[in-house]
Amino acid sequence: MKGPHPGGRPVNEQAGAALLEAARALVAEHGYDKVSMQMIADHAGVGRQTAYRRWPSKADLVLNAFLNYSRQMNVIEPGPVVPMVERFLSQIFADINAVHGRAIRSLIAAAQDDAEFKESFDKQFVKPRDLILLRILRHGVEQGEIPESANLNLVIDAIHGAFWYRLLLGRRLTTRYARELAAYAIHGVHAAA
Amino acid sequence: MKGPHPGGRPVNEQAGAALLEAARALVAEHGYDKVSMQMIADHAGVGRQTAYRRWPSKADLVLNAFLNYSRQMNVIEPGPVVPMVERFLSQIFADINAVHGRAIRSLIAAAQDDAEFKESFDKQFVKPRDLILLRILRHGVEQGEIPESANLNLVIDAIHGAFWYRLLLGRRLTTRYARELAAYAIHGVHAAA
Amino acid sequence: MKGPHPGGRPVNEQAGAALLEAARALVAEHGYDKVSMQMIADHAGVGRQTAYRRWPSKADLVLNAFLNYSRQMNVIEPGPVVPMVERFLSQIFADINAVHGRAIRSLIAAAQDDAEFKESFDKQFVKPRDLILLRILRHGVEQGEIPESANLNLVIDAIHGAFWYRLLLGRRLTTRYARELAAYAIHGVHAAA
Amino acid sequence: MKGPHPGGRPVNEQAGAALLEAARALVAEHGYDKVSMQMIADHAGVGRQTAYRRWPSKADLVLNAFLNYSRQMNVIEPGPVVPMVERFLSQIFADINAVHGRAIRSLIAAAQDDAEFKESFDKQFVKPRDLILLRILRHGVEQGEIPESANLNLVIDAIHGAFWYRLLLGRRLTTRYARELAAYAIHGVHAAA
DNA sequence: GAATAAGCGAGACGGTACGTCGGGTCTTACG
DNA sequence: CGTAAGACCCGACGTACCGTCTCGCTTATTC
Repeated sequence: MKGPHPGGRPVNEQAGAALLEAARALVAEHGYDKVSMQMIADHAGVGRQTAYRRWPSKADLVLNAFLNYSRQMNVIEPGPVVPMVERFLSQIFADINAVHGRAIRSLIAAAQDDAEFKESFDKQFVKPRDLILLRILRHGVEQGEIPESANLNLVIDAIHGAFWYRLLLGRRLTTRYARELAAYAIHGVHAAA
Repeated sequence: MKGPHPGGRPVNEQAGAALLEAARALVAEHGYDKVSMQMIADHAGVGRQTAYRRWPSKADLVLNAFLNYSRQMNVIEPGPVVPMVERFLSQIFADINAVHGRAIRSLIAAAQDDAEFKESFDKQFVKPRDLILLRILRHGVEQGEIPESANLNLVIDAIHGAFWYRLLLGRRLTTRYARELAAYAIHGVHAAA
Repeated sequence: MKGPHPGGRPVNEQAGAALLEAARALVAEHGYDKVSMQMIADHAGVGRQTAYRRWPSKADLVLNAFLNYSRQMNVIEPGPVVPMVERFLSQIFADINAVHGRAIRSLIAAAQDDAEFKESFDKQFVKPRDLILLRILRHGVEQGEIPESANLNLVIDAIHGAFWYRLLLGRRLTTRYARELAAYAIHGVHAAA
Repeated sequence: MKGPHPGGRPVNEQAGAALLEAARALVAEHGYDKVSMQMIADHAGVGRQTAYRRWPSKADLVLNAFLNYSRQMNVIEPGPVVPMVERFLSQIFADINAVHGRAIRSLIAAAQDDAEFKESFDKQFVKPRDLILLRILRHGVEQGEIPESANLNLVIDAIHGAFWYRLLLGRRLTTRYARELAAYAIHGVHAAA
């Protein structure tokens, strides 16, 4: 991107990676506010300032720790829209159940008392996922499965909202729930339960 | 119920009440972690130790401030189910927009790092509202507007989830959104946007 | 002194005595500011308020604890003045070495940051002992051992001052020191060492 | 002596110095336990934690404030011994009356509940002054004003003791008292009052 | 023998200081 | 000029003690 630095010591790329990994692991294990910057830096074998040089605050560091980690979402294969949504949700649920549930909840929490971080979080975490869902739904419109007149934002809110609701309340997120939610969101209450 | 205290100056109930009210008001205005125990105690006209005598930590005080604060919702007049849901949501949105938005968000946040509080919050705040919605939906089933086979929990998750999603992301919760969400949740994507 | 109370429960004399004894024992063992009123009251099996009903502050209680304890000083038998002073000092030193050294030091210390208490201490502890010494010295004047022109206050300051000086610095207060100091104070540097 | 620190921002020596000076000045003015760490830190223009980084507690800070503060006394001109003692005392009294009376009293007090501090105080404050007095007295012995057989430690105790006694009791320390005490200590009760 | 009055144990109360901790900034020596 | 180390300012945390207050109970005197 940026031309190489004119002089001086080059940035240690590994330090940033180590910080992200340390942040991810620690927050996943202990929760956001039981983890301090000192802990993260120590765990990464790095100075604390090195973290602040890369991210403006603890919240941003931790957010990016999870963005980087889960950035590579598998592309959803085109097809009928309900299975696409279902596969999208299943991927997320699998990730949540395996490792990131605790951390994502902590991040949502952290965003509630930090406007600046909320903006980052919205932009880097929420919006991209909304967008993936939007693309899937538009595909459904093109396929004629969803009427042109439908308010897709409502559908997105319902899907992601139901997901967050259960996540934040500590309720289970199963493959079956992914299937049922997808069917309901697209086909309404008439979909088989 | 419980026998009176064995001796000593009796607890000043007003002090506890003043602390709860102060905590509620301050957290509602500024958010959980912008509020300190000192602020709460000062605002309640009470010593800081008096707060710690009643609750072991700031988190416990603030949580109780909202648990004991159960806003009795107006009964929803029976009728067609979509307007009932719409009225239910409008009531909530009005409250959120007027005063409690900030506080509810802070509480949801606080619950993410405190299992005990999460349980109380779920039981005293979330579940009762789920139940109101469930009654409305069951009314719809009885009226024949919603098929018997429908998975009502999904509908509840979608409605409350969409609400939380927008609340937590700081998006607007308008009367219009209440109408659209109600229509979509019951009649699906075919409902006029 | 005062006529008996017109009505109401009489003061429990034992409670006061128990408080004094508890204060004395605890301060002698742990030092003034490691001991709290709660500790003293508990140790005396008495309510804290019962202590404050009798003495206006912790410092006053502790002071009286030692006054009462050491009030009964043996009368010094008349005779040549130097042995009288020596016996006076020996009595004090014996008491100091046996139990009260720590406490007296703590009281002198406490008086330095509490003007009101300093006054009590001066009046109830220092002045009476100055007075005993003064009587001894006057006896010496009457016997012709001390010239009429002598400034007895200087002698008192020197004797009690030397005692305090060594006490506060943790230096030993021996029978021999009592003898030497008495001789020096009355007969000056020519007294045999 | 000690190798420089291995890395990191160096300690700001001025902050430590400012803390010591602030502690000295405030304790001198208000007395030990009327002064809080917050007051000292504010007065020094420094964070409270910076004080705790250097000394483990308030007591240690205050004590060091005075230990490092060694008022170099003017040399006493040789001559007859009584005027020398008188001048020595006058110097001390002037200093006490001008500024340090309160602080010295607080320090003597503080030493009574802190063995470690007492030792430092003895070594750095008490002993040096005893030594000055000892030199004066030895000069008197050489001049034949004081007999060889005299126990000079007794004289020192009497002089410094009388001084402390009056200081701790809040009694006046005048030039006249210095003269009288010097005369009495050297020439005994026969000295003109 | 009630009514009155005060002492008493218990413990809540307002206040103030303590010593600790974490966030985010800064300043050094080294690479 | 990036980095590790770590000092720095700020401000909240939860604890301890002081001296005061307020309750129910007990123990006397007075009517």
